[in-house]
Amino acid sequence: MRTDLSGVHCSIARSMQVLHDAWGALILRDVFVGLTRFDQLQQDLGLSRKVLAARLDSFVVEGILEKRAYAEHPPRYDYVPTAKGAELFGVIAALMAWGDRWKADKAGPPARIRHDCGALATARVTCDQCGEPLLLETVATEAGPGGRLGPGTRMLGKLLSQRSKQARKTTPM
Amino acid sequence: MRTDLSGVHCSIARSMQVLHDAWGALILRDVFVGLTRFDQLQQDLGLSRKVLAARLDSFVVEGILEKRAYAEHPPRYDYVPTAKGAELFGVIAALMAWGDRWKADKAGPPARIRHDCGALATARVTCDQCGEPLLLETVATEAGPGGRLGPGTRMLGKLLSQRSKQARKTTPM
DNA sequence: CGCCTCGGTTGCTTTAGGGAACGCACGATG
DNA sequence: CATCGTGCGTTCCCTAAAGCAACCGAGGCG
Repeated sequence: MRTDLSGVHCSIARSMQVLHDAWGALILRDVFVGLTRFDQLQQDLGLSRKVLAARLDSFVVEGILEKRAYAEHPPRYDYVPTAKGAELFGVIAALMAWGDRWKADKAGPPARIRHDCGALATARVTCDQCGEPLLLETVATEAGPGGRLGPGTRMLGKLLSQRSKQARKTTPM
Repeated sequence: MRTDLSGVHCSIARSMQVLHDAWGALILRDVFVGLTRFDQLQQDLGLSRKVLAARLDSFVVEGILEKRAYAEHPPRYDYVPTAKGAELFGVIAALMAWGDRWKADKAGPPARIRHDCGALATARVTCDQCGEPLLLETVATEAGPGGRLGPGTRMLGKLLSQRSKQARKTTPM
């Protein structure tokens, strides 16, 4: 059985649990771009209808997507992102930026993001306080208020609480 | 057989292929924080040794992590991030930010990021050109130079090239 | 020598994904 | 009216991958 990570006390685990796998990310990408119907998605992605149905259901249950009826008799739905789902766009954009940078074809990226500022945008993950890029070399991880131990964070909790007592100049790594 | 997405012409698919699943993200998180040995990781995450070995191997092959010997006879390694791997920190941070916002416990987030600017940082995905947040409502997706069709982007390509001919004011959605 | 630790590997069982066919409610077509 | 086509799933069978636990080999320690 696949380990259930939903109870794990880690936001990363929980986010990934929602996204589920590569298909989940690709479905969201398509929905963000405007492919919102079952068959459109199935044909575009080429994944099995079974998995598509399962992912869409789980997205609806999670509150990431919403079914919007565009016909009754028979009931037919568009799947559109909720506010919660729309905020996953940042994650998708970050994935896309990394892939463009490190896994691109010679031909260049297959798609581009045009920002309202007029420029072709590349996603950059920044610190919300100072606006500077959030790089591994410029951060230190500390234990947070909800930092109890448990599967998924067994020794990490100890390590982090030790570390936050030390001088914080030395970045982890 | 699991569909091989490595040939899919989409940076998101390729990035997710590298991350693989929730375990992949959690392993990277631990490595970024300083848990770099096999048994440390296995005990912290509680995942099966088999899967851990497989993920670490794939990360090394992908050039995300590097084995650094800390003992010979018997050979023992730390797994440390390469430059390519370190840049995935942005993706992890974005996942963490979303999880903190939408899936947090009442207790608060289990861990926090201290940025070099001194503040506790929340990751924000921004446009690298203007610095403003990159939100779904403020972007439009266009076909890129390498945008040929194929599994994973069958009708998306058509949709995007149509759309870039239209007025770009209407966001997708 | 016996025992512990680290870093895996192997075998067995369970589960989830792929592929393809089926179902079903409707509308359009011949 | 019979049949076709479309939209949206659901079901069946098969294989690949995850979980669990045991095992293994090189070395250190008492």
